[in-house]
Amino acid sequence: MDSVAVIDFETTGMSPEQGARATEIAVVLLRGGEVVDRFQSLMNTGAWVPPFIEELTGISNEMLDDAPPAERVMREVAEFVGGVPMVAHNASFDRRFWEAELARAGRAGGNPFACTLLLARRVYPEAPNHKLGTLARHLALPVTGRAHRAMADAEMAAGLWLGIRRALAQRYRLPDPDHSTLCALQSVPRAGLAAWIGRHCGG
DNA sequence: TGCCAGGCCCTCTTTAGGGCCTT
Repeated sequence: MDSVAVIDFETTGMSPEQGARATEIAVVLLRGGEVVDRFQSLMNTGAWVPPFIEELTGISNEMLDDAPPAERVMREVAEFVGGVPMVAHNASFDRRFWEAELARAGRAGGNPFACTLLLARRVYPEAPNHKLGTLARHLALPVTGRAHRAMADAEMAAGLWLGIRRALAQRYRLPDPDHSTLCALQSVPRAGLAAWIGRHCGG
C-alpha cells in the first residue's frame, strides 16, 4: 500500500477566496495501513476567529496569538508531506486551503487529493448521513479526541480511508487499490460502481 | 441589517433548484 497523507484544516470560515484563513492543520501519514507519522500545529495568520468558530473548534484568538506564523507552519508541513498524495473528508474544502496557504508561504502544492466524502457516499450508502463524525460512529472507529480539532478529525478521516479500502476489498474483491484508482472511483456514478470496478480493476 | 463558497448529487431535471458536506 502506497503512502497517503490524510489532512484536515480548521479555518476561520468556508472559503479562502472570501478571506477565510487556516487556524490549525493536522496531517496523518499512512503507510501499509498503519499510521507512521503525524504533523499538527496551530497557525497564526493574523486573521480574526469569529465567536461561532471559536465555539465550534475550541480554537480562540488568544490561542492563535501564541501560535507560530502560518508561513513557517506551511513550509514545515510541505516538507513533511512532500509529494505524497493526499486524502481529506470533503477534499474540495481542504484542497482550497492547502493551495491558498501554501501559495502565501511561497510553496507550490499540486498534490492529488482523494475525497473520503465522495467515496463514503458510494461505499456506505446506508449510513445515516456522510458527515465525518457520523461515519466514524457508523464504522465504530475509535474516538481520537475533540471533534473539530484538526488532529482528531485527520485521525478519523484516516480511519475512514482505511475502512473504505477494507469495504472495497470485501464487497468488490478490490484489494489494495492505489490512490489514483480511488480518485477515479470517487467520480463514478453510484449506481455503476460495481460495473466500473469490474471493468477497470478486474473485480 | 443582511449577505457572503464550491462541488457533488438527486429529482417533481437537463432552458433548475435545493440538500449535503467542509469551517
